[in-house]
Amino acid sequence: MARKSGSSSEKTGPLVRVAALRLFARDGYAAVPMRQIAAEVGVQAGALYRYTPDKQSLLFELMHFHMEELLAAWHEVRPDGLPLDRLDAFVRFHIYHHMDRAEAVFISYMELRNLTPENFVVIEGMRAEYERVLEDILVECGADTSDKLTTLAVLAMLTGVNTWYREGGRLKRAAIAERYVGMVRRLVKGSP
Amino acid sequence: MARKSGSSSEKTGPLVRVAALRLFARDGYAAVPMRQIAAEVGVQAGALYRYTPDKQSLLFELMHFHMEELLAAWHEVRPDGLPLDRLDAFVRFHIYHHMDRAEAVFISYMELRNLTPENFVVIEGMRAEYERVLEDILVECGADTSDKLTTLAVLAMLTGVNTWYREGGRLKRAAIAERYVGMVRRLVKGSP
DNA sequence: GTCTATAGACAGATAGAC
DNA sequence: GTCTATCTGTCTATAGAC
Repeated sequence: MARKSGSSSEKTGPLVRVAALRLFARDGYAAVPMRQIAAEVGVQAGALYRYTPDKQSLLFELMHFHMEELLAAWHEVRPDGLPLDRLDAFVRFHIYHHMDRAEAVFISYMELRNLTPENFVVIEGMRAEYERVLEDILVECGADTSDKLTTLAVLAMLTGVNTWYREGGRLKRAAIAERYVGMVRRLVKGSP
Repeated sequence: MARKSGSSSEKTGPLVRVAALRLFARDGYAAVPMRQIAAEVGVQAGALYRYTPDKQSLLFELMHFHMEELLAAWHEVRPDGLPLDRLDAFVRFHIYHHMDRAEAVFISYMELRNLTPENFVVIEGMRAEYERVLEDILVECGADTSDKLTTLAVLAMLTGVNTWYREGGRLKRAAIAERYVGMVRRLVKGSP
């Protein structure tokens, strides 16, 4: 604890990212001025550039962190057992993980086109890696994986939860997850 | 045909909408300057304001036209027959209709937050009307419609096609549609 | 009906004081 | 580490010539 305690440098950085996450999700990257992020944090616009080289880097950092966290969280959970049980586990994992990160999820697929080409390929690669997690499970379940169609259909269905789910709604998290488990099971079964 | 033939006023208006549709879909509403739309059409920026009062109206008009066309097209097709056959027909209708209008579909759910509040409620109402089309069919199919969850899951799955489908791809349109018909049938059956 | 020119607001990013 | 001040560029929208 040799650090000076009066400094707020270790607080402002994270606050900038939290504010940017919230505002980018609500209004869209292109529509949010740096000045607005600064106001949310409680500093002037110039101060932001101590914590990010530019606006683009701020967006990329948010998306990159989200994808890394997603892949790491799955790696942690990675279930054993029968293929169909692992499919159930994936559905629950995906839904819970995304429910807890509505803003980051929203940004990560709405703001893809606002990434520079170099940043885009990085995020797109991580997205493909996550898709393959599900695809591998579907293969072992004996689903039709002659193409990526089943994988993409299931992922679109699951991620769609984010467009309407709000905390404190009528349906409990677990009830929603179990309904999706059932739908995905039926969708996959007998498909080949 | 008493009109003067030298006038291009009947051409430029549609060209503006076509250009805006293309550019909004590719780069996002907030990221596209009016000057760029003008350049695409082949006129100067000031000339655009003969065809739209402002940029917001241009976005609203595109989305409103898309939703009206969607509802009108379904009204035209509205199939008879057994509930499950009508479900199949809805799946085919949705997929074909959306494949033919990738840009308008993309805009209509990506740019919702760039509408003014008054314009938003209009589009949101039309979207709800379309959702009810599917919900009514699902009710008659005996699916679990105690909540909107099945409806939203199916719609998310179907609309997700637009994120990866490109004309001239490996899979033919009909092959894709029939695969989705199968998935939706299985997903729905035995769910209550 | 389209042009040029511009008003007026606001953007991202930087410099230098404290 | 944050401030104020500002550079430089771009934006939407309008005015008036042709």
